[in-house]
Amino acid sequence: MVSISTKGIYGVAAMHALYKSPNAKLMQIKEIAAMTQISHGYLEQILSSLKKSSLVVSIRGVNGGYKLAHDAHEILVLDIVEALEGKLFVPSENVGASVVLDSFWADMQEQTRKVFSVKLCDLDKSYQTFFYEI
Amino acid sequence: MVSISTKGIYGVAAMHALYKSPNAKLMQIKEIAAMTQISHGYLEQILSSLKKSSLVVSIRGVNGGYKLAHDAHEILVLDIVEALEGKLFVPSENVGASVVLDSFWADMQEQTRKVFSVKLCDLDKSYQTFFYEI
DNA sequence: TAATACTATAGTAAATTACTATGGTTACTT
DNA sequence: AAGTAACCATAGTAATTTACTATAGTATTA
Repeated sequence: MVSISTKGIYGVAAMHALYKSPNAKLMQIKEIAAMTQISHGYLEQILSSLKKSSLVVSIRGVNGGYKLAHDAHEILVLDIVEALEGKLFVPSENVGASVVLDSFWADMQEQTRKVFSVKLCDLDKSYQTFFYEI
Repeated sequence: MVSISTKGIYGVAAMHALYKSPNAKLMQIKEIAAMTQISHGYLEQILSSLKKSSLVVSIRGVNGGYKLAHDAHEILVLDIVEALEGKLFVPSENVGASVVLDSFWADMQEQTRKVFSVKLCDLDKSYQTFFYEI
């Protein structure tokens, strides 16, 4: 089954929570955890990966927490997912020996990555669309 | 890591071989296996699944083999992949509780499935494009 | 300096993947 | 009518991945 793992979904949920934080206020892990229903420990790991990829910044100590490292219009869902799961949709090497199929899969990969190139600030829009179109 | 499994890639390769068979001649498993480098036993399983999904038809006995069940312009890569791996990119249920994110992922799924809705007869075109555009 | 935050690493049960192996059953050809 | 070569079905398995939990820190600040 082709699917994105929960880790990527969690990551997007966490980033979305940070994006929605009023006045871009720092959010503590336990706040994000409560909001997203992700366990504290697992969320720690996820945020750590996101930090390594420079998607969030953290501040230590009492009243510390996390916030987005960049503006939400500079962050793509693709960045978040790839920070947590590696490059999206890598076609396996050495499968078959057809140049035609190789280009085909490379093309699919590129297009799939385009689909995931949604800006964090536009993430709510599919809900809006969904809402108004019916 | 998000990726399509080799099973789906093999399935597309096998279907492509059948599509390319001169005069839509029946192809035996061992011919397809030789062409695609897939092991005989595994290919049997894959073709069996494709048959169950009515993507190929088989003829038994000496000089038997497989051929496409429909015209190549009626078969989508999505059909092949989903026959072998289940529905593409199912967003996990119960992850988070946000209606906004639910619609977002549903939207992503729909768009990803669109990317994979390439007709078998158009599969070579990405190679052409690739070739001419450079 | 105590408390609360972040950091790092190890471990693990369950599920999935990518097959191989085995033993059929069917049907065409001679 | 019989042998051969094809298809069909199911079971098993090693390796990998997933989705966490657990543990033991280190850093910062009220």
